[in-house]
Amino acid sequence: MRISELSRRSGVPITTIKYYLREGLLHAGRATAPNQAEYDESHVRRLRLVRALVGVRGLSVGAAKEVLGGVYEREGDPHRVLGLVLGATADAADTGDAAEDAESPRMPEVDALLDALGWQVSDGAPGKAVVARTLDTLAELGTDYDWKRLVPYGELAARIAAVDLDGIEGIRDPLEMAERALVLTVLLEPALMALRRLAQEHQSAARRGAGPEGPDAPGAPAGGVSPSPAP
Amino acid sequence: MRISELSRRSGVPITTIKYYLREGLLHAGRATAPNQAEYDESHVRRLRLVRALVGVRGLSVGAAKEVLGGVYEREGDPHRVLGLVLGATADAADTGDAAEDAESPRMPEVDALLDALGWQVSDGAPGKAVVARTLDTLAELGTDYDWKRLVPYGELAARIAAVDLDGIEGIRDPLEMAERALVLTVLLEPALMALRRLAQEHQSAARRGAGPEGPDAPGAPAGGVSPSPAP
DNA sequence: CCATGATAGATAGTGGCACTGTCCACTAGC
DNA sequence: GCTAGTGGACAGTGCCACTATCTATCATGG
Repeated sequence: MRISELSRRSGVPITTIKYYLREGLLHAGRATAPNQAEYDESHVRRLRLVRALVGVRGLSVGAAKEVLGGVYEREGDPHRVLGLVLGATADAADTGDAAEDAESPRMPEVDALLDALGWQVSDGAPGKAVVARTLDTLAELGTDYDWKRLVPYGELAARIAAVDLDGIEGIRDPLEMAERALVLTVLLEPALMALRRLAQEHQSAARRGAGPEGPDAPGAPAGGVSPSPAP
Repeated sequence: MRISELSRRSGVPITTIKYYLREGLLHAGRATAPNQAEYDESHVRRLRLVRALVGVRGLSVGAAKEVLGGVYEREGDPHRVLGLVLGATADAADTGDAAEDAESPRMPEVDALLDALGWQVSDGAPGKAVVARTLDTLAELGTDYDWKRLVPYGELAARIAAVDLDGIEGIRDPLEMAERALVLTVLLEPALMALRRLAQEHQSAARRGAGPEGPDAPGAPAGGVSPSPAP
C-alpha cells in the first residue's frame, strides 16, 4: 500500500508518518521508485504501537525509538528483548543525563535491596538507577526512608513480574512475543498504578470504617487478595 | 526569610520561584510591604516537594498544582487527602480531554473488574478512566486482552496499597501525613515500576536457566551483586 | 538624606519537543 | 498529456517550563 492508505488505516496523518520515518520510529517502506514506496501490514501494526507508546503512554519519541529498536532487532531472544525493552523505558523524567546514571551515591543501598530480595540483575540495569534516584529524592525531602522499606514492594513487584512473564509464556512467534512483552510492561504501567490508587481508596475507606488494624481488613471485603503461592 | 534566601536554601532560582508563585504551586509569603514578603520553612519544604514532583517525577505544573492543592487544603482528613491526591495524579498523558474521561465504552468492564476484586470506589475515580483507556488501547492494538487478566494485577495492587497505608499509619501530624501520602504514592511510582522491570529481568533469566518453574532463583550463585559498602 | 541593592509584580522572550505546512521534482494511472 | 499523489527537505506552529528584563517601590548603611 502507499502512504495515503497507510495513513487512512492507521489514523495517523501523512505528515506525521513522514516525521516518524525521519525519526526512525517507523521502518522505511520498500522503495519502488525515487518517490514511491510500498508499505505493508507491519507498518500499520507498528504505527499503532507507536501511537500507543507516544500518545497514550506519553513516551518521548526518542524513548519510543529505543524501545522499538530493542524489540525488532532481537526478536529471537525473549530474554534479551525483555532486558532491552524495559531498560530503555525507565521513565519520562530520565531523558538525558545518562552519564550520571551509573554513578549514584545510593547504589550500594540498591544493591543491598536486590541482595535482600535475592535478585540477580545486570549491573547496568537502568531500573537500579531509578530506584537509587528515588531513594535520593526521598532523602532530600527529609523523609527518613530506608531501602528496607522497599523490600515488601520488591516482593510484590516479583509477583507482578511473574504474572507478566506468564502472560507471554505461550507465545511462539518471536515478533509477537516481543510486542506482547512491550505492551504488557509499558502500556500496563499506568493501569497498574491506577489500580494501586483505586485499591488505596478502597482500603482507606475500609480501614476508616473498621478501625486502624492490620493491613488486611478484618471482616470487610478488603481487596480480596487471594493467597497466591509463596514468592 | 526573603526570596533570595528561599532561593538559596531550596536551590530553586528566584525567577522560577516567582513562576511557581504565579502558577499557584507555592503559597504566597506574608506580605510586609507592596514589594516585600516574608517566607518561612513551609515554603522551603513545599518548594522541595514541587521540585521532586515536577523535576524528578515529571509531573506537569498543572497536575502538581492540583495535587498540592488537594494535600494542603484538606490536611485534616487523611482519607479525603488520599482520594484527592491520587485522583489528581493519574498520568502525564491524560492532561486535557477531561470531559471524555467519564464516558468510556469500556467502563462496564472496569466496573466488572472492581466487582470481581470486591473493591468499593467512588464513581468518578480517575483511576477507573485510566484502566478503561488502557483496555481500549490494548483492544485497538489487536491484543486479545480481557479485563479478567487484570484481576491478578488488581490483587497485587491491593497488597501494594496495604503497604502504602501501613507507611502512613502512625503519623499524627495531618500535614506530615498528607505529605507522606503524596510522596509514597507519587514519587514511589517510578521506583515500583523499576522494581517490576528488575524482577522481570531476574525471573526471565531464572526461568530460562531453570525451566518454567517458580519465580525464585534456584541456588543464586551470587555474582557481582554483593552489597559493597560506600566507596 | 541618599545611594545601593533587593524585591514584587508584570510582560515578553527562550529553548525544546512533537508535530504540521509548504514546496519541489517526480511518478502513477487514467 | 494531465492531475492527483508521492518522497524528501525544511521552515513554521503551538505548547510548556522556565528565564530575562523592566518598573516601581522598599530597606538599609553611610
